[in-house]
Amino acid sequence: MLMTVKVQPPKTRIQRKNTQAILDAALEVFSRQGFRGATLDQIAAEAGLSKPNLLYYFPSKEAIHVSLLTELMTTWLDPLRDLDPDGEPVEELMTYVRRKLEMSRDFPRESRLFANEIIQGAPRMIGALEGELRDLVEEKSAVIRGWIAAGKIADLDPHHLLFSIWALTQHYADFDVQVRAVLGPGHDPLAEAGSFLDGLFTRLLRPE
Amino acid sequence: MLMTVKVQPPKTRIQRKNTQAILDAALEVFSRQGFRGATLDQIAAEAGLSKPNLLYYFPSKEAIHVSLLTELMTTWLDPLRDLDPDGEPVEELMTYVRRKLEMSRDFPRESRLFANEIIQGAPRMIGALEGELRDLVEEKSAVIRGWIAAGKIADLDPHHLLFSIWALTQHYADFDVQVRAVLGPGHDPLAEAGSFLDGLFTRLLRPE
DNA sequence: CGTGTTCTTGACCAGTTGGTCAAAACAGGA
DNA sequence: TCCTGTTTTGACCAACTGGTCAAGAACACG
Repeated sequence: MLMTVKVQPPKTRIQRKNTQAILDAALEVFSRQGFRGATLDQIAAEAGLSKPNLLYYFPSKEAIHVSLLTELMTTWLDPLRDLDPDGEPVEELMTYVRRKLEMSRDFPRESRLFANEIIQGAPRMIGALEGELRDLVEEKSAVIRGWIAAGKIADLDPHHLLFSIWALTQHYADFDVQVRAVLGPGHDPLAEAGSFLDGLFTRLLRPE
Repeated sequence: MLMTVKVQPPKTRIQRKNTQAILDAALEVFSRQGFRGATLDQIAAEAGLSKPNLLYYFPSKEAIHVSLLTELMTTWLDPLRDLDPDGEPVEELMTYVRRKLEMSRDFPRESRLFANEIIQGAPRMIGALEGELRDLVEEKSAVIRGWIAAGKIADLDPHHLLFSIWALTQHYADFDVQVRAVLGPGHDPLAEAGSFLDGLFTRLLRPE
């Protein structure tokens, strides 16, 4: 008896389109309202589907959320993964900063989804934080320590240097409303942040 | 006819105690769950009161939230208000950074409450952001620009310098879970942040 | 076309939510 | 002690919530 083995779920064209619409809508809603604050009705409306139809594609509200978070966790760390131990130290770190800021500009909803989850105590992510994330940070911290020892960059605690990069770049996505309220109209916050952070980190990383 | 004029609501001992318990419980719950995610039952339980009793002291869930936010807005900006135009520039800014970090250490719930509100689009705060906050920032930006012109500190855009201070200090309250997960046990994140940020801003502000 | 499969939905359900209300419990001064 | 104003609560409500289900609609493909 011959069968096509379904390694990945089959994914007809309709399935792909609808799961994508759902995830996109859910990202929009979860990133603003957090998990508890979001409702299936909002997500369904945003996706242009009926609520029972959502639950045809995903078994539960939580499944949608988890799906978003795991997808996010994978791509979110890419820029850090790409930090090249063999590259030119300052250039590598500046590239990392720039890419993180670009992500704040291009994927603010993802950034807010992440922020929401962390602020709420990371109930569904604490494992990934203490596992994947921690391991990656440990690995890259060692690289940075090497650069410091070699006198290539200033002497800065690698952990807190990374926290600084995260804080400074993600701030422009997560606190976008505040930033715009303070700057007033006629500003391009992300562009200004680009040159500001460029200068900041250039100065900061330069060994004395 | 003589009457004691009730400028402030009367506030018997019981009233003071209970409103305080409610606000404290609400801060705990709202700061973790956001407005929509929080429930009156959770707040009531946390405060040790019955739900109808909550609504004896506050007319609605929203009233509690607004009460917290306005109280917060007042005290949250104090450190910036205290930035003294006549003080020693670097010292003034370093003091500001230290005080902001102390607030992250001592009032993390307030910080998260604020973060939650902003991430959700600041529906109940946008006015204060575009008013009070914007005005204060404008005032202090002028002071900072003066310091730069006088060659007392490095040439940094005042707006984005303030954003940086906010981002770097509040990160340790809002992303506390992540910071601890990455650092692992045996660390005192806020203490480390203290000396790290001290070094960072010392180096950053020094005019070249 | 016909037919088996995939997709969609209206009706429904039990639990939760913010909020009301009248009546009871409690203070504290005269 | 009684009496009046304050505080507390159990019972209740309508709207909303996540989720189910059976039946119908749309699809793919021989």
